[in-house]
Amino acid sequence: MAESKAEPQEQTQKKGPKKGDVTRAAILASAARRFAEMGYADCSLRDIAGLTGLKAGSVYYHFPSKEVLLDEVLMAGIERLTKAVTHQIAALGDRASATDQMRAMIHAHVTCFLDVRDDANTYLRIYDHLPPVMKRRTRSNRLDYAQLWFDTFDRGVKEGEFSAAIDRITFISFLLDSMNGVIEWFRPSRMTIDGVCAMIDSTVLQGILTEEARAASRSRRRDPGR
Amino acid sequence: MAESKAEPQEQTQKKGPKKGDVTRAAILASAARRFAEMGYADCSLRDIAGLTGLKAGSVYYHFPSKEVLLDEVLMAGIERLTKAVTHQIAALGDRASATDQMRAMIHAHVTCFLDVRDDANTYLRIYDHLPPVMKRRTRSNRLDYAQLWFDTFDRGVKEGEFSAAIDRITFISFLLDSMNGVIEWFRPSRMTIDGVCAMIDSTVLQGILTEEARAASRSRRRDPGR
DNA sequence: GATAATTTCAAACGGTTGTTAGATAGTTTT
DNA sequence: AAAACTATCTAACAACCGTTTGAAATTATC
Repeated sequence: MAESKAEPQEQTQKKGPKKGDVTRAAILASAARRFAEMGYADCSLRDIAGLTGLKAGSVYYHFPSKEVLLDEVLMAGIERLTKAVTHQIAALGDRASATDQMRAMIHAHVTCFLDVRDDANTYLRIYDHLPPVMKRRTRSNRLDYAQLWFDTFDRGVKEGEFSAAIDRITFISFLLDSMNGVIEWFRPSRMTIDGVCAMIDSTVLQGILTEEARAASRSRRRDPGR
Repeated sequence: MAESKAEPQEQTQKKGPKKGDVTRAAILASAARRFAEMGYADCSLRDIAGLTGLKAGSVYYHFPSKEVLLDEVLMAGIERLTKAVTHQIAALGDRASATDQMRAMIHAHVTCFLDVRDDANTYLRIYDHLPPVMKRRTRSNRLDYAQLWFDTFDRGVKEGEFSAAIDRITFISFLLDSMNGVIEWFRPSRMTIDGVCAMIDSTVLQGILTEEARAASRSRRRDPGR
């Protein structure tokens, strides 16, 4: 209504419908926000539609059901997360130690989460509270993401940086869930994103280091620049 | 129906109604279970009543609303948790180090949580996903509980066991939320409660130790028995 | 500017929700 | 056995839910 549907702009290709997709995206954004704010069950399609400037029925022109709406939001969230973390891994390069790599991954995960939490990161905020049926469709993406963490952890153990005494499944489950939980208690007025990352680094990460790795980390701190 | 309403038994005192309270407690138990399993919004009063062997309307003889039902369940959960942890603190005595105390608290919290999770520990499982209005009534109990953790943490810092570089609010928020999250990913088939506690100990707790405390902990491990 | 396609709306549907009211059964007290 | 109280049931209420339908409005195409 008060929306400016501006420039005709570039059209991707072919004959596909071009301009209703803006609305589609807007609905998705509204849904993501409401899902994150109140949970899947607690928000109505009328509310999501209203937030987009539409009436409830109109949503069904773009999406066949509320459940599909959730699916797309979930997918977008996990994909964004995966992309952020893999990008961070790639940026570090192969030379990086497992410790540095995991530190970077933690930073990427938490930042990606808190940075845009009004937006599309509903994924893990509500994931655990969904009926099992709805989890199934994103399950493989979720496992793929977890695999990134297992890989780094395993490498750290193999290279003697991480303690082999720690059960990998327990630890990674704990770490991932803990980071997802940040969104519940993070208060911008009382802390910074970097502060939270630093805290997780210096607790969880320090905790899994072997004595040797810790000593090395200590001396490196004393003598920076490799 | 198939219920055995046995012995008249002892009656507490005075004239108060004596036997309908059994039903009341049963409803509470059913509610706690369903709330934990499916969340507050996703389970109906008809379902809770049915699980108790009643029809929906009958619940209103014992409770004025679904919201009050939630309140009582929440209260029971946080009280049980508080009791478990304070009991553990008292059992250790004043002589215990802050590190040992916090280790015991972690153990108490996680155990209390996982031990009876079919039962009354809905509290933190669903707490964060409730509309703010419903959180308000248990807020003070929640803060009281958190205070226990702040106290131990502060003492650890003062006595030089915990690193002063760690922000107390960030850390305690993280720790509590992480422990609550355990209930989401804990799989009895793949891990034990003690295993989870040990993992949290050896990661998070080790992570906040000062170098000196860590060295002391190391030598004690080498030479147990004080 | 007429035609066709795309997008939105208003209205309703059947189902479920929390809740209420009144009748009914069960138990205790007299 | 009558009366009073406790506890449950049946049946309905209004509100809201996700969803469907068919007609309008908008936009693009010719």
